[in-house]
Amino acid sequence: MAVTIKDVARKAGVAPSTVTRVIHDSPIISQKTKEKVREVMKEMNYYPNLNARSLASKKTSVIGLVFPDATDAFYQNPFFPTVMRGLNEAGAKSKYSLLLTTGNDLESRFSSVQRMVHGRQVDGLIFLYARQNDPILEFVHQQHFPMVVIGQPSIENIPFVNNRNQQMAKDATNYLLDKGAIKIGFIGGDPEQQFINDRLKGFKEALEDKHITYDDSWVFNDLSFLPEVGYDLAQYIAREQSFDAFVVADQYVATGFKEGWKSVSDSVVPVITFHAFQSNESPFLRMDPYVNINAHELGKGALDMLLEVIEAEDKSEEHVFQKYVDHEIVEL
Amino acid sequence: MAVTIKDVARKAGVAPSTVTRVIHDSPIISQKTKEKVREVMKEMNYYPNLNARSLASKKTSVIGLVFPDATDAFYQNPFFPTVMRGLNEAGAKSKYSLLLTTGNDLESRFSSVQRMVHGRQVDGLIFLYARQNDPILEFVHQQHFPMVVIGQPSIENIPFVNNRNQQMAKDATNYLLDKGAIKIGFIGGDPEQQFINDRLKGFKEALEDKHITYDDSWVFNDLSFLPEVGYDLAQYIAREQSFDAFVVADQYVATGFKEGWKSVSDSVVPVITFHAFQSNESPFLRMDPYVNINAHELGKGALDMLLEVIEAEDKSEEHVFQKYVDHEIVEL
DNA sequence: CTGAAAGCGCTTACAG
DNA sequence: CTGAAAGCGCTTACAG
Repeated sequence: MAVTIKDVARKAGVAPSTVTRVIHDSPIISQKTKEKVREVMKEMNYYPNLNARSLASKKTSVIGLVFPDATDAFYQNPFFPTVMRGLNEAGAKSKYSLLLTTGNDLESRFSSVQRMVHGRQVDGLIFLYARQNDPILEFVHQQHFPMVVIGQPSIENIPFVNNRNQQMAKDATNYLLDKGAIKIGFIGGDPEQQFINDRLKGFKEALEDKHITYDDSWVFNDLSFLPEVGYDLAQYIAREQSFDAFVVADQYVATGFKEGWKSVSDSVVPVITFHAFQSNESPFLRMDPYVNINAHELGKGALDMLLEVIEAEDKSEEHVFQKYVDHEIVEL
Repeated sequence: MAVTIKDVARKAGVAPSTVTRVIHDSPIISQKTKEKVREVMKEMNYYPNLNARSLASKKTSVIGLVFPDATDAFYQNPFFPTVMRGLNEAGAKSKYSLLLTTGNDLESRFSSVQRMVHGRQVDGLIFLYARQNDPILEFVHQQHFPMVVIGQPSIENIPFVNNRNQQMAKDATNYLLDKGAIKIGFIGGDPEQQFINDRLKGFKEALEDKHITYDDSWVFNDLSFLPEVGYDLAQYIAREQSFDAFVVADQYVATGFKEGWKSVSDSVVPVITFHAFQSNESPFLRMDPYVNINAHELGKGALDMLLEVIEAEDKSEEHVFQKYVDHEIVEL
């Protein structure tokens, strides 16, 4: 049915192996042969069968993306689409396709990843999250399968791309301190997520550097990443306590937090949070300064790094792969 | 290196073809043989090579997802993650993987789709958007490649899953009319997108049914799907004109619209919009009623339909595939 | 610079 | 109910 490499070879009067070499632009083929073969390929509307190629070459040009257990909470978070865009862009540039893990619970996600790895469906994997005791991460690592984690992996020597979360939160807290705030609240999230702990550390460090005495009542942690959680929490805090300002560890929570605050208080409370992207397109978020985490770079950097990991593996080279993406405080 | 079907066959004392049949749970194999072979597979930690399977069977168990030209505008819109979740869920259930088109401009998206189709990388495609004069859609259609569009395709006889956009907007407008509103504004979007036109039609129909005379100044169309556009527009309208209420055709625009309105006016203006999901998790959106478009069902329905399309093609059956997903007005 | 041959790891008629 | 053989469409040493 479809035109194969043999058909092209016959019509061009060369061997199939020559056609392959032309497709891959091998330097050992003469210019003349290349032109002839290319002409025939165009004429016959030839396209290589990628399954055959993958089988023979043991390379797929596909990267698998591992998502967290996800309800809408993850997908709705602006972090997700922005990282995706970075991955997408880098993938297009390097001619790699992206395959998604399916399933929302651990079990189906795990079997989805196993299919990819054992079935040789992908050349490597990118984890879009980092959490403690992740059986999927452990499995892939133990298989010595190429991977990169976006975030801080809980196992050593796993390649990763991350922000400097501790420094970032420290900078954010110092920003508020410099503005004169003293009693600053920290609105955290799921402490299973490493970045929450890192940001909390940076928050505390900033206070300690300034010799400000704080206690646990300044920290609101162990909550899920949902706007309504921020909303309810803000209402509670606004009614019961007094703070000068807040560091909110998650952007999605912050949207709810600000709304909740407004709903019960006339005073505007300074909030600083961490944004997945330069949000000049969201004017109603413009009111507060924020830390730009450059999520787009996280995605792009992860894919580019994975390609290096794969290449290094082919050459059996040992490397340490890790990269930190810069952040910046944006005032509007 | 990896265990193959031959290794299993040898150890189990059967032919490779028998192993294949056991893997696919063929009814013609004896229970005894099945048990024996399965035992050996487990023992040897055997997993099928999916590339080899795809090459031999001409089936990939992979579905390709075609995204629109995308900046953050699409990805940030809540419609996107909610549809994804529906696709993801249906994919997990039917053991299909999802492959993404990469690239943000037409050219790279097109070549990405061509790779999928010609390279036999996927069994079918799902378009996550519907727009006029889409060269990618035309290409896939002309190749007679299985596909489903989420939205209203501009070409006839292409399978699709959609909302009843016209009826939906009519219901929304009637809702406002029933509340006593008379002068109602319509905030649209990109008229290249079919659903915007359909919603505009429904809006007009509702007014006409009630014999309300309106003119073009009630309709704000031809704008991009961004909150800041809604924001600026709301500020402009709130200052210059008087409306009783608004139908906002896009949820993402609506978030900006409401904020913009608040920023210059003390009066709360009734707004009804169309939500991708039951947004009980977003309390600050709770203030207004909305139409739930069931985007999760759109995704799930599209994938399920595509599987039927593929099956029908295998049997060379002719079918009309189209499905409308229900909507409902939600008051909080 | 080019070709013939073997092989990648499955599946699918066909035969018994 | 099971097996032997051919084939899916590429790539990769090897030989010349």
